[in-house]
Amino acid sequence: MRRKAAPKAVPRATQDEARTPQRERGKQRVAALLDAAAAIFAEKGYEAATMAEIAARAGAAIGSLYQFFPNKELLAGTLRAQYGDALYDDLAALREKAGAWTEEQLAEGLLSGWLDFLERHPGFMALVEAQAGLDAARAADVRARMRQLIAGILQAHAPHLSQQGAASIATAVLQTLKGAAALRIEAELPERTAVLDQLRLMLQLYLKSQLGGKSR
Amino acid sequence: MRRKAAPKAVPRATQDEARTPQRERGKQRVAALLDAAAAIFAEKGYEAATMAEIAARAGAAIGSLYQFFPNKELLAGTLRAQYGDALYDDLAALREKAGAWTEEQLAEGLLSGWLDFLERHPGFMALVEAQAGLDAARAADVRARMRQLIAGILQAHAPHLSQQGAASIATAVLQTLKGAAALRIEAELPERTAVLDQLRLMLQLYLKSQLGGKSR
DNA sequence: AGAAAATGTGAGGACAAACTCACATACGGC
DNA sequence: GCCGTATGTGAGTTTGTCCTCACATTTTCT
Repeated sequence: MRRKAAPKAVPRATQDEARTPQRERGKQRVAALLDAAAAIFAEKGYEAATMAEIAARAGAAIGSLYQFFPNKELLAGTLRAQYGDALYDDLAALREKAGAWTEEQLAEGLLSGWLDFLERHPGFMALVEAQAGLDAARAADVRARMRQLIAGILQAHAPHLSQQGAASIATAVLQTLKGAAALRIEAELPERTAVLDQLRLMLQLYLKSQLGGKSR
Repeated sequence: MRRKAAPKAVPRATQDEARTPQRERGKQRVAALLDAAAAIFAEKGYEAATMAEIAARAGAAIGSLYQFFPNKELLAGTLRAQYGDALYDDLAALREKAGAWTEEQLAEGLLSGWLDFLERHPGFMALVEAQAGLDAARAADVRARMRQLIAGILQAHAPHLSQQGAASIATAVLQTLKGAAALRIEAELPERTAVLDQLRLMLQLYLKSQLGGKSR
């Protein structure tokens, strides 16, 4: 299935797939590149981030970046995949505990878990909010998957919920989380903690009203 | 104060100011250009919108666009100024009524007023969320002004609120409104109305808890 | 040591988007 | 009708960004 290698075979990323590094140095480079990409995406957004700046921030030449990631979209795609896995793990863990929690604890768990996730994965919001090009579709995918995960958590907490109901509530919860994420960027308000307290309260009241009221 | 005009004076937009049309035809053209710009900004976001596409949508040549708007940022700036005025009017009207309203009515008024505003001003969200370049600063300005207007409404409704408190609550309310705005784009969920109901409920519960409890 | 494979490099090609300009047309006042 | 001003036009310039490529360097294996 593989053509004979040309006399001087040159390893290169294929057009539609990121090349996986073979040696240790390569792995470190890829990690550095992904970190740099996440940082720049977070600072400027997907569109305004440039491949040259990402390479520079990682201390690599532009050619090295393209050695592993054949194009900008696949670089973003790799990050998105990583983020997706990490997010799934975090939310699956929440789901386990959700059944035994009160609504207050659920609100607190969702919010603090979310903020912690964003701390560890800076580029996430930028990649989820891409508005143009093929990336818009991928971003919509991620959002839809997130909705489903949250709906799952809600149903773990309140099994009597219908699919429809869980989906609607999940979307509302998601918008609140997105609001909390926006606070991280919109100026370093000295009041950020105060506003976060407000959002937490809002979530608590809402979840209590929509999921709670049950005894036990 | 004005230099003598060159033999063949050519009217042209200055580098840092939009040119105001003199004739009727010019006014219509400018209106068409702004409408087109708002539509394209709304569809693709500020960065991905191109001047050529905006001109084409307005049925004008690219040169005509630059006749009135010397650069992309000033085109966006003109829209932002229009939107700012309109928003101020809307919110000032709300502020008048807020004193006599219940928290439920206030939540409903804010939400429906906001959605109505977005309907009439499609490009608004795109211009408020600009992340890169000089536009990021302008966008932050608009957001800050919005916070203050909403804080004013809250204080009109609940005069006992401190400046700090009103500001925090206003920010939280604003994030909820932004969530409602995001729903307008993120796919045409058949459940959009259901989710809107959820957001409305969330706002009501929250405002009731933070502003209400008072008799009268 | 020597060869082969993996990784590293940065000038330059290709292309898209912002913006310019020399000239054409429409409109209003005389 | 005639002139001056406002408006209209689109090919071409400039600029910035994605991406390529021919070649250099490092690492692994024998």
